[in-house]
Amino acid sequence: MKQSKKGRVTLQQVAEHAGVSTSTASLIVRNNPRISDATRKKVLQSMQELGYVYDRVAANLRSQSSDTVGIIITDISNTFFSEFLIGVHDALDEVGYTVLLGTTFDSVSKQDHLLSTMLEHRVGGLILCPVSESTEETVARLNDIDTPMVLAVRELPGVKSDYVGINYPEGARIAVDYLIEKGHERIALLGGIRESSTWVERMEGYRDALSRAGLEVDEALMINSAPTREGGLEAVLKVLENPEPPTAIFCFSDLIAFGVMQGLRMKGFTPGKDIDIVGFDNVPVAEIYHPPLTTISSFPRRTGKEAANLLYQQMEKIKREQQRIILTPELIVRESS
Amino acid sequence: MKQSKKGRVTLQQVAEHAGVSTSTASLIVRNNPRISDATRKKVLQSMQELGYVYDRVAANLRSQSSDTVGIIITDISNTFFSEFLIGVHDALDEVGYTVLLGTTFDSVSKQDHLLSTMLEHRVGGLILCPVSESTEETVARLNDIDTPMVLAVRELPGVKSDYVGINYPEGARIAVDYLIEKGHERIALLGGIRESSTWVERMEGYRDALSRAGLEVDEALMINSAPTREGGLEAVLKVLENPEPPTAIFCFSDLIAFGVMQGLRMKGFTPGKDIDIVGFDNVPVAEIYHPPLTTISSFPRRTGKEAANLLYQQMEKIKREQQRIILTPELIVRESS
DNA sequence: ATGGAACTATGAAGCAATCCAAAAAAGGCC
DNA sequence: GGCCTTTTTTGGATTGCTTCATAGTTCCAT
Repeated sequence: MKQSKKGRVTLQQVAEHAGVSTSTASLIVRNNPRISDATRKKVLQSMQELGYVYDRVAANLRSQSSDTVGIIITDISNTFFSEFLIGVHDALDEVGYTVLLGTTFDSVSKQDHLLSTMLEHRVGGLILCPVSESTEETVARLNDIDTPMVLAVRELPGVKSDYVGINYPEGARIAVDYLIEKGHERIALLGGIRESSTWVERMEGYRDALSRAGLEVDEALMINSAPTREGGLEAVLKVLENPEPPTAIFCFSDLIAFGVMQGLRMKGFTPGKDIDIVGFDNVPVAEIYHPPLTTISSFPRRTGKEAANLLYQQMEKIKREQQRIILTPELIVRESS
Repeated sequence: MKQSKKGRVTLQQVAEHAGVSTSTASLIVRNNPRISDATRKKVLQSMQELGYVYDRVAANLRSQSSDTVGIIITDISNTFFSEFLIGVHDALDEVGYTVLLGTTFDSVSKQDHLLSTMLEHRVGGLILCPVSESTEETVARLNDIDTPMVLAVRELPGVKSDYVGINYPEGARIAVDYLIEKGHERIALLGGIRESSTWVERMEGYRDALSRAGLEVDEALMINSAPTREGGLEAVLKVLENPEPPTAIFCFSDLIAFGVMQGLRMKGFTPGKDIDIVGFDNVPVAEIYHPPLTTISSFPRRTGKEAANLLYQQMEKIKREQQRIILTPELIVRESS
């Protein structure tokens, strides 16, 4: 698990070669202005000749600092997270930090392990997208960490830390409002697992939009399913058996929407013409699907950027209250509605 | 760009608290068996009480070793690379390495910068997916690096290093062979930029398959375009103007294939019924598209895993010749053909 | 010349661990 | 108990760089 390295050129060697002290050489690598141009040039020349490579590990040790930040996400293959990662990565890159990556695959033990590893690596800060099932121990542990940290995407009640998240209920409300404005009165909510908080939040927004418009919530139009394309297919077939079928469908996710559209076609309906469809997530395919999917975007990149900014403020000791940033999703209208 | 840390508990403090020497404590954190159970227990107890966190940075400095590996890719939002990353990550996680991530967005200067940063961080090894446009300087530099390294996905002529790549010509050949076997004689090759090596490689396989089957290559059936959905749309509209249109289409990429299918529908054809379509890449959407797309998969996860394995062998000083692993893509038949 | 700023440069200590060789403790046997 | 072997434990040096207080140079104005 370890890998040893052969002779690296050290700052001492450079200094010796250039005929100055190590301290001087050190000041030069760090671009300290109080070194004369003459010696600076001389030393830089020596570095070039010897092929010197700065050793951040040693530097960080001595200066008790760190220029890496850890970022722990649950799944890179999920488009949301890979986009989120890009957002974080970009923002931190810009200010000179390097990213240590970890993926939990939604396992508590892996998350625990990654937290340990990153702290052992002396990361200067930590961005954590917590796994869904979190214990009291986790909460306690996170509160114990005195490394700057921001929680993202999923909030952990009880954890005192900055947080960047998305207002899912509001997203659902926007989607349903849009369908109501288009004149629909029977709007289904399809897909998703009833027990998951993600579903509950969308459902809240859905109910809210309907009741504000004076429409009744028909439980028969809310059908749960696995959060997959197949799930969407099943759900739509079920809802179409209703004697009074919906005229528009708000789907739990884009994936569900794809299944729903497949089901509609099987039953001879044309999505976007006979029945309006709205998805949720704005996965990249939504745009290129047939038909292009109207959906709700939660701006994963922007979320990542905000998380990085909050972390940066903490790391640079910018004094402020604990912060919560809740981003509001936006509706993206395409041909499926 | 730096972040200083408050008092961390050190091994000295632990040792003092437990009434042993630092050396002993050090042996214990490293699970050295020649420590009596009594003292081990005592010291572990002290660590617990003081909340000791192992400092890998200091340890790596002293032992001249590293337990991080750097991985540089061109784009995380590209599904191929995010899957590739998962493959690498998983394999390295298993053997206890931590991943330092960098993204070049296909920029040479960013790649240069990332290489420097990672070497300065004393990574134990490096997996590099080089940017497309690479200079002689890059080649020279890579040959100078004496950190274990493996190149992946894109080969750099002149660089002496292990390599894991994909046999794209063979993938194209397999796709076209399949269409020929289905009885097609007029097979188009649509999409992609003529100048890119990725296109040329697919074209080689395409030509090869046709000529081996005794079929003539009709230049009018090879239409280039931007590697986007729009590009695919344009290309297919153009090829359909042909007095003798193709009966099957091999697309440069899945993205192109989506555009091609859209174009076919516009002209009243049903993809998979009237005209067979084969894509390339097997992006996750290919499976859930309408209709599901027959395509060529190049197993990004597996590629990542292989890269990680090669790197691991180098890092653990497993003596062997320089290695090249070329994976052969596979055909995945779905309803679009 | 000369005294005092204002620049530059440096020596030695220190960061938190590991390494190595050598000392101390424990066991075994006569 | 004494002697030898084996098992545990330990100083002190070391890793490559930064820190900090101090020393050495310039450079002007006196």
